[in-house]
Amino acid sequence: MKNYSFYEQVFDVVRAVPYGRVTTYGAIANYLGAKRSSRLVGWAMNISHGTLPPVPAHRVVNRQGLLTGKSHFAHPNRMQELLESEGVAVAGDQVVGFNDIFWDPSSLDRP
DNA sequence: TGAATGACTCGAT
DNA sequence: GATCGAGCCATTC
Repeated sequence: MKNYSFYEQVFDVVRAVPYGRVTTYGAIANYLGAKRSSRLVGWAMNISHGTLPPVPAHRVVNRQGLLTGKSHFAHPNRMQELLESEGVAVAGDQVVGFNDIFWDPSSLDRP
């Protein structure tokens, strides 16, 4: 059983993202010790739809702050709606002040 | 078992 | 400074 597979770790990190903050795939992968595995993080989000508790994938953006995964939401605009609902300004498909609201999982106390 | 996939990142031109 | 291509890793069929 691999219930706590690499994906579970990604979900846990994404769910740890504070309200009104965003993180990047690379930051999560780096926190897990595989900065090169940024693609795995994206794939983890792909299966996170039926995962509980829900994973705030809308808080995960690419290194440029672009909502690359918005197309995978129920509705492409849903990701922006959720971000704006949390006070995160989004211009076009990019997070405004991304560098300011960027949250690094390394900030957490690692066991 | 081997090959394929992917919501990214980095380096080079 | 911007654009293009290749690489990387873990999971799944």
